[in-house]
Amino acid sequence: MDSITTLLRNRGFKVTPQRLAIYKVLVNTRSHPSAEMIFNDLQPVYPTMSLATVYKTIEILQELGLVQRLNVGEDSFRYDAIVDTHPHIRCLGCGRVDDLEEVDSQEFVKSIDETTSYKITGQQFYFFGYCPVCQKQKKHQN
Amino acid sequence: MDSITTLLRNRGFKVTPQRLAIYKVLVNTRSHPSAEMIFNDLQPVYPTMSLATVYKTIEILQELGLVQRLNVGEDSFRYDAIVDTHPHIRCLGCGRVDDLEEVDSQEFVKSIDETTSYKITGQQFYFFGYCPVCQKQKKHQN
DNA sequence: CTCGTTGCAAACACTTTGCACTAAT
DNA sequence: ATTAGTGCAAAGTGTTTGCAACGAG
Repeated sequence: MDSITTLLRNRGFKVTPQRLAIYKVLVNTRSHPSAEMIFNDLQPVYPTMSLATVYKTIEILQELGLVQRLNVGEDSFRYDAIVDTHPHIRCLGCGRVDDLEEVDSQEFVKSIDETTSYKITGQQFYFFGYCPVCQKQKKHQN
Repeated sequence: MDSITTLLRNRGFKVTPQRLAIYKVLVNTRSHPSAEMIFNDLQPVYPTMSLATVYKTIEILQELGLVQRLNVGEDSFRYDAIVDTHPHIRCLGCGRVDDLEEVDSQEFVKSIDETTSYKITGQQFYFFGYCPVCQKQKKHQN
């Protein structure tokens, strides 16, 4: 199996508790945390861990193809352990970022691929709106 | 007509040569420049203009709905005077950013809108790949 | 003349880097 | 024992802000 442990070792990276912990946070959440959110999550368990370690680890995880980086229009990046390309949506009320996995974007990608002179290698789809909770709280302007 | 001059005045903003020049740069290009690119463009004509003015002006232009801000996965934002939402593609070889206007994304947006519990207010589609020039120059890894 | 704007520099926020100490192999 | 990684602080980027001098209305 290709566990994170094996993947790290195969590439000459050492397996440290910090790296495992950071990856675990990403695997166990759907909240698409930023580096700082991961850092805060781990504060209770790894009080001495630094933000720099989070950034350095995330970079390795991206290299290994275990994590993808999202740019949801905020000042900071967010990270997702689901590396398959799928659309994301950010709530303009509370800032939460959700997956939009149900939808098939293949046809859309295909139509782009057929009309552009570019050779397409990847894509990111970002939606913006208001989540159910914020809709009720009228945090949105109708 | 709703020229930039009128729009500025209507909202109590003053019409300055800097503001007109910055907007003109955006209207006359398809390169989706960053703030710094705009700044560099204007250096010969407005040698004393500061980057801060570019940023402040762009913010106003966004408020007026004359410009949209793009987040193409770089460290800096890019700006587009075509405010209608359309997909963009960035060349991973040379960094150029192009429009993908030919394609209709309505159906894709509609299918998302029908499956999500969010109230969607906007979206951004970003593609990545290699432009014709970089494909020839083999700047891409096959 | 008045009040918003410019341009400079300083402040900011997020991310990256340098380096001595520590820990994985 | 070796060599890479951690954690701290400092440096880097792009962007924003404060403020005195300036210019549009």
